[in-house]
Amino acid sequence: MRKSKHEAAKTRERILRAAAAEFRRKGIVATGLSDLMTAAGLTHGGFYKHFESKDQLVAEACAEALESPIEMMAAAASGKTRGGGLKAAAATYLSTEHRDAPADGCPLAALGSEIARCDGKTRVAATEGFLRLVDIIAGQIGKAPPNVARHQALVAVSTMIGALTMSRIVTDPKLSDEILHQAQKHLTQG
Amino acid sequence: MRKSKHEAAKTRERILRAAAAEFRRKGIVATGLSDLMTAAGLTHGGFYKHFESKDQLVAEACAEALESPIEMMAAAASGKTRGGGLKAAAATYLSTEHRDAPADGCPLAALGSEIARCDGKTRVAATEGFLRLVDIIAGQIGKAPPNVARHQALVAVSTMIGALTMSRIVTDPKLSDEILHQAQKHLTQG
DNA sequence: TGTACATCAGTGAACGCGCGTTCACTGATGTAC
DNA sequence: TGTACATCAGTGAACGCGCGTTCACTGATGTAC
Repeated sequence: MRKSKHEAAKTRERILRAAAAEFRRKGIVATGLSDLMTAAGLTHGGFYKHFESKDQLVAEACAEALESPIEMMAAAASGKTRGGGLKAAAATYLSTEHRDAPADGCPLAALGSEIARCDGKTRVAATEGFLRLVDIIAGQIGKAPPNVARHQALVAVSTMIGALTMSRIVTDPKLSDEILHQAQKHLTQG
Repeated sequence: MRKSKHEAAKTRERILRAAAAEFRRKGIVATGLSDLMTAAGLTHGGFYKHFESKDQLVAEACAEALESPIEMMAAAASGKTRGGGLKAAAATYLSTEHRDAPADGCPLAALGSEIARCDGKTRVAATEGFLRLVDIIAGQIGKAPPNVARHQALVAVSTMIGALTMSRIVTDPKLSDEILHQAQKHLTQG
């Protein structure tokens, strides 16, 4: 049954991707390793050939998942004038599409309160991803010295995460849209 | 073993309070009913004499927990001039004390991403609490027509929730303080 | 290059454990006469 | 007001289930000669 190194590496990647999606969809604690391995096309016993523990998988899946908003924001901002870049990034992050597809979106919004209770490795990964998002936004704030731009970006990213989270909690669809729209407007004009 | 109606009502209240604290401390999914009942000084079998299911308890505990930030913000804002009220409310919500005591703080920050996956009752409770927070903040924004103030408050509360959540995720204590401080500064001047 | 052997990816059963929920039971409380 | 009985808060054992983790095993892959 042994697989080639290349096959094994692809398997590991498949588990990681399944985890990154399932955690964001159902939550970290609520997602079992068995379901994850089935989603990756394997039986659950093989998990420990690739990862030391669930905690280690969580940390790596968190890092993997953070690539999604980073790519999303970087792509939206690229090739825009500075003000336009911030506007485009906010519009993408705060879109109804992002809200309605948590499994492919930002883990800080989909898993924020759970990540706060995770072990150090996961929180380090989340911190690094957050700082990369902050850097992308800071780079789009032209009219300010770099450390002021960084401070503004710290708040802007926090606003996006809070607004997206609340837009998913709220039961009134009109209110949900309103939260996203007003946050976007605020970030664009601020 | 039967207890008087008054005793039974006090027991129910004890379970609810234990749940509101433990959920915020450990997360909803990660908190078992057994631990909760023990924390309330009972054996786990009696739970269903007071609540229909864990889901129902979650909804009621969420509503109960929301009283904490509502009271916190209302108290901070009361008796202040309008600008001062917003400043005081933001300073309290975004304090290191609030960050370091999630079990007594805002459930939207402590449980946000989990609440987004809860059933309708819980999300309705969260929505109502959120709107009460928005109203308190909107009442502190003087220099704008009511619906503009409400829009600004929607964003302000989202910013507070996002910033508090991120301040708990981040592993660098300096960065954590910085997030709280910059968000507070932003809300105060904005 | 071909052969012998060690490695190890993946399987599937099993570990102990805690989960949410149910249930028969106890005995004090509340009610009806 | 006093007595007889129904109610029901709380107990503690048990339900089936899924959890994270371990393990003996299989057999193709990788390695050493």
